[in-house]
Amino acid sequence: MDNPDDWDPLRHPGHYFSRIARGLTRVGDVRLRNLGLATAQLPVLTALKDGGELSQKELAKWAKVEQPTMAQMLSRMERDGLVRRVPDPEDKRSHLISLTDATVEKLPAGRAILRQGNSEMTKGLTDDEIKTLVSLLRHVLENVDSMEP
Amino acid sequence: MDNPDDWDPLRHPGHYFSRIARGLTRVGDVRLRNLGLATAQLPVLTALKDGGELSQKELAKWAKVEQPTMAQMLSRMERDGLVRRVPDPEDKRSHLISLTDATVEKLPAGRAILRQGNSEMTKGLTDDEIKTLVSLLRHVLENVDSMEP
DNA sequence: TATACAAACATAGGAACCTATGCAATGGAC
DNA sequence: GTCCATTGCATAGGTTCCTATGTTTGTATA
Repeated sequence: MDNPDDWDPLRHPGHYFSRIARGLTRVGDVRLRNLGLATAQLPVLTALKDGGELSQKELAKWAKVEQPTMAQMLSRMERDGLVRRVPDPEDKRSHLISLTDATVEKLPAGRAILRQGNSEMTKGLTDDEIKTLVSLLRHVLENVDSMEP
Repeated sequence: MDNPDDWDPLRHPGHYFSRIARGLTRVGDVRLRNLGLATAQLPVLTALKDGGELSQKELAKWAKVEQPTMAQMLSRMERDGLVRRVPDPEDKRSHLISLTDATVEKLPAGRAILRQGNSEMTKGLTDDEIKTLVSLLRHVLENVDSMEP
């Protein structure tokens, strides 16, 4: 009930997740900065990479962030010329978001940076270990998503 | 070189880490809120739980965050009565930070919440799988920490 | 049709992270 | 002892996340 190990961060997977995520974001953001991109924008780029037009709501759902978070990010991306927002002809409350041509041109370079980071992150792990890791991560994510506050 | 899977978030462990970390933070913060604690404060609580007094610099290093991040968090924690800062008699630039009695009294309840979250997070995994996961996470963290921007 | 509910977005406010930079105390070189 | 680089913090500015709440448009119901 009061095991001292409870407070040992090394026994808390949560601590690892937080530190790995922060580290990846920090390194990724620096590497993407020259391109004018950021790691938090990757889900948006992914969703729109083939010329698609999605609403803010759809993008928030895809990226698994709350609506105000996506609203702010799209504002910044629009300010920086990364995306375009045109009124949705079928719903005056909504806008359709798409990538600008300049952004599409940046995608290949972004791809290379991502691939590089991905391989550095799993350096020293066998293909089987990586598969195991992804499978365990998937399981944990499912548990986390089903956790009630 | 331009494999479309490069943009598939399901193939990017980084995406899992980010989503798991965010999910754990969100749920953990809600559950700790009644106690007046937050997940980001856990490393500080851990470091000082036995009555220790550490400097801001030492706490930042322990929590693996930058110095300004720790400065801000300690300000909030002091504002909320969680920690105390007394001048370091041996270095007038520095203060020694310690937990208040009120905070120490909250620790057992915090422990219970942590243990509960930890078990929910790994629900459905065997002890061996959890051990494997932690070992892989440790490996990835090491890689991430050694990544150059 | 009028009213009420729901949906899409905007805005406010705050926490936690970062980099860049400034300031004051310290401590070593001379 | 004086000078100067280093160290410990503080502050500024910005991004990404959250919750809570308001506004406008769309939809369905009485």
